[in-house]
Amino acid sequence: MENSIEARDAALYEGPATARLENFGAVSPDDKRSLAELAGPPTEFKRGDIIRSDRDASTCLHLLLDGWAASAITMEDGSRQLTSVSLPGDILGMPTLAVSYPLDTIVALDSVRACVIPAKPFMELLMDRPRLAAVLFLISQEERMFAMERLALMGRAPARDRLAALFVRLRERCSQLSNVSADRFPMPLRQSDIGDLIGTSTVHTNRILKNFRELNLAVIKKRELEILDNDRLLARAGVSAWHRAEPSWL
Amino acid sequence: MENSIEARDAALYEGPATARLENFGAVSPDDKRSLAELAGPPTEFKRGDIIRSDRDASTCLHLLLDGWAASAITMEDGSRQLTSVSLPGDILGMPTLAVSYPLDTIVALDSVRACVIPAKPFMELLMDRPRLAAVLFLISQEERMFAMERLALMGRAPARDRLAALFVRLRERCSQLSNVSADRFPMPLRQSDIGDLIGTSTVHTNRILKNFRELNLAVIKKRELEILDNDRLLARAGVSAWHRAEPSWL
DNA sequence: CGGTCAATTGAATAGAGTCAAGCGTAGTGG
DNA sequence: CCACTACGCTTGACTCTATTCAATTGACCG
Repeated sequence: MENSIEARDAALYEGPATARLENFGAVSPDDKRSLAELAGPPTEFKRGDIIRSDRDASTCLHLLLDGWAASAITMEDGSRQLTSVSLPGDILGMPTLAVSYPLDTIVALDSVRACVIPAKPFMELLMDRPRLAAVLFLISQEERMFAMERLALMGRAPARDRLAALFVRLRERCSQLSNVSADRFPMPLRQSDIGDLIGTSTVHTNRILKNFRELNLAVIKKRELEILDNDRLLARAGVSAWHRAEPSWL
Repeated sequence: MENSIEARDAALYEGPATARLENFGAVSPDDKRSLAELAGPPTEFKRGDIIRSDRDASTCLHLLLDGWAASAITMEDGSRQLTSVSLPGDILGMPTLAVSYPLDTIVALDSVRACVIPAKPFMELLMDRPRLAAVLFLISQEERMFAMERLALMGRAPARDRLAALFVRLRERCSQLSNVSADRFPMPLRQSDIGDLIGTSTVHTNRILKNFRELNLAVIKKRELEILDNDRLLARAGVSAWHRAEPSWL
């Protein structure tokens, strides 16, 4: 037990779990520690494992320590839509706090390490620690803004533009958390996952990827995504580079 | 000036502006008053007016007192996607707090009354009043969950299912704020607006509406939407009735 | 060396978009 | 009271993006 608590704390203080919280401004070590004390021991998940099912009645959050996860909504016909991708440092399941039963299932897209954060103490912590609450509020708003952008693309842009936008945004997020080159990073998503994200069939995803390869825009090879021409991808997607607010009020 | 402040306060204490805040639990009159004191004088907007443009550099929020508004993202080709609809009591523009420039324009879908809430004092208020912060946090999560549902429908469901879902959700929201019959309520949206919401052309929206009329599912007439068969709409959309959390921690 | 999962390609089909024209109705002004 | 206008609704015909179904190839693993 001691062991896992130490491991957990180490992850929260040194690992990428911290970085995400600091996106909108410094967070006191005290705030980070109290969040760490809420978290349960790390659990391992394999690709495809369900981290939290949409049939789980009791609400709980997860802190993603390692690997990629996604929130998936399953339709009646069995197809699924991934509504967001989460990278290490993200807190999973916050939207579910607002509803009595989850609409989405949280799945591991990769080998994942995550720990549980129980909902009640989490909310109590927010009310205890205004600055941490403000930071998490802003992080939630950012994810909502991101969902709005995807919604707009889904409704108005053809599939290849949506894929271009996905690549651009993944590039931005990945470059924030690893010190590897921004233009080449691990890509655990299969073509079917990408299809579930951008709302197309696997077959069509494949054709777009082929097209991107031919146009020297981007290539996926050996579970790595290489961005060959970010500017042209931005132009194709019709989006701008993401600029986070630098709030004066924090 | 006295006059408008009184009008503003009245709206915040009696009107539907209060109701939305109380969705997840009681909010102290004190909390409501301090939010009221932040708000500027009410301003009138006509249908089509821009409440906050995506070119406005300075971030500010709005409190919607009357009428319907929407957040719209405009694409390069001039088409637009409405990412959310807001009803009286909603706070507009929160996601924009997280980015340095807005991605969306907030437009009036109807005759609208709204007042400005400056961003900095708003965030400071959140850090001052934990309970108000928690409530607004949950409201944001709910809107994000709602966006996720729409995203899933947009990616995986045909246009008629998306329209069915829109009608069902609008019905739920409208019945919360007026005491008129749940199955018949004002509908300021034009067919082009509905198309912008569900991501189809006006022409196709028209055909779906005709289909709904023939199947006795729902009818729009004289700026009113009448829901004829909510259960079949739910089934068609493949969604369940919305159940808000009843948090034990508030 | 089969077994499983992922990527790839072709052919037929359907959902939705675009273009273009016609219709209804409310409001305005003579 | 009628004519004119503006806006929104309705419908048809054609096109195209993306889907579905099906089959094949390739890669990795025990």
